Amino acid sequence: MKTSLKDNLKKKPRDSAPPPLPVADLRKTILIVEDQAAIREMITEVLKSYNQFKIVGTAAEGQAAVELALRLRPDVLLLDVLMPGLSGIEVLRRLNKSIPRMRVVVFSAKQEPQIIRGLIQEGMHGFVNKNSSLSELRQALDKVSQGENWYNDTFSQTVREALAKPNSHADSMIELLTPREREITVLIARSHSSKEVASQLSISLKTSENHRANLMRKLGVHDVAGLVRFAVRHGLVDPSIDP
Amino acid sequence: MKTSLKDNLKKKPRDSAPPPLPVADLRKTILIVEDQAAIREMITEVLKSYNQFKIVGTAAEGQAAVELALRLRPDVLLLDVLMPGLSGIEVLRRLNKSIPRMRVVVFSAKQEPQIIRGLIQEGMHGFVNKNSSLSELRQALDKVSQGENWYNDTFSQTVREALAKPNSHADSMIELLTPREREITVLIARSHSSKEVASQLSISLKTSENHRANLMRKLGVHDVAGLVRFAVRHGLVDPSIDP
DNA sequence: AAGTATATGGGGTGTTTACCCTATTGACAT
DNA sequence: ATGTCAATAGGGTAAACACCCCATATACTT
Repeated sequence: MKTSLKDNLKKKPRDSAPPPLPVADLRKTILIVEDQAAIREMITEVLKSYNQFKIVGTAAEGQAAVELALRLRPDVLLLDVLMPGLSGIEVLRRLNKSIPRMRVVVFSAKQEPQIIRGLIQEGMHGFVNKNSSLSELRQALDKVSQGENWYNDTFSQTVREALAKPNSHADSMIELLTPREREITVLIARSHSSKEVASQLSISLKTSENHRANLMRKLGVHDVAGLVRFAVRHGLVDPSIDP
Repeated sequence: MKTSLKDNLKKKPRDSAPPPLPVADLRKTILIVEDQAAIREMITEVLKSYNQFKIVGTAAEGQAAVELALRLRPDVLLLDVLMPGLSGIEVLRRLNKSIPRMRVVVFSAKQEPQIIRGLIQEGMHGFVNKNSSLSELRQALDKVSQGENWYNDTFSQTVREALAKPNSHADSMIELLTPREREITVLIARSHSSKEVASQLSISLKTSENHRANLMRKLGVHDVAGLVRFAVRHGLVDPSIDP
């Protein structure tokens, strides 16, 4: 966690006329979460240039994102989905609407229907694909920060498809899991054995095995392969990031 | 120091004081190749703010990149690796030596030794991981455009490793597998046990197990979870279609 | 106060995996 | 003809997994 929250109240002369008085900064605050440093810094630069948000923090990874969000309570959360550690969707689950005022814009390279569905459920207000124009990102941040929702066209299409499907009851399964079980699901899908899970979470091997059995029963899967596919499908793990 | 470019980004009547004379633009020309539109536009914005390069073009995909490079003959090529269609390395292969003056900086999310090796062979002069700081990108562009080479630390490490290894298995790991092994990879990733694979392929359990062990050793994975992630990553199985 | 959900533990059992070893056959190449 | 590789098949072992049973403590709900 860098000290990226320096207040630049100094503000350049903007419109050259009014002398900058020590007036309250009325801009919305924003927390930027993106794992790739270069991309994160570019987002930061670009948003600075927009001069519409006060960037109160950046995070490179899910756990830090949760902590920063709880501490800084930003007006807007700009969130990547695929990250090492906690995924974007897990971040939202942890925050579980504990900051009702906070508006969430997801900025993602992928848009799988099931992930979208989960994101909506966890309180996402806007979605911008990394493949869409930068102006769309700006517009989304704009609208969402003002209380509207914003989804791009292909996304709406995806949403319609996702919501049209008569809840193939595989989609809702993830909600059957407790937070602990989701946590363990992620670890298993990242190749951790029951023993490793136990030691990482400081619980006994038997508890780890019990959680494992319970979550697999809830999800209706009977082996690791099925569990990994489920986890990928729901954005809990990113197969392109090998742990 | 790191925020020295903030004033440049947005609207600019250029330096406000000196009237812009029709003087030759001596800046190096650069062609930006990156598939994700938002990222591409952010790179463009940031490079504009550096005011060090004249951005002569952008491309979202390999084929267009080749054509633009041949037509515009830029001084510098900033190239993404992972793209739909032609990959970055394929772009360099097509261009091979036809623009000897052109300097190449690769900007990539991954740095697999095998890919690195190919890129060096095809005439890359600098490499910046998307995980490294934005200042590194700037520095790399700086150095490389001036005729030097530039690689970040972890990259040099990777390069040493890549070049240390005797040739042969250069291409993506999936090509290490025999057809039979790929077939079995798919079955395992679809939750079939060794026994099921054996009966489905009409081979003995032991042969099935042997294939399994061999392909896992070739791929460098040590459990089913890793294998499934690999299979998903390479499109061998679709996690959204549960078998 | 009683019920439910969650997280934490344990015992036991049969199956499967991961990895070590050897060996035979056919195909294709130098 | 002599290799190397792919595919086949087997022996053995320790660990991990999948699944069944059970108990306790805490917290939240009704």
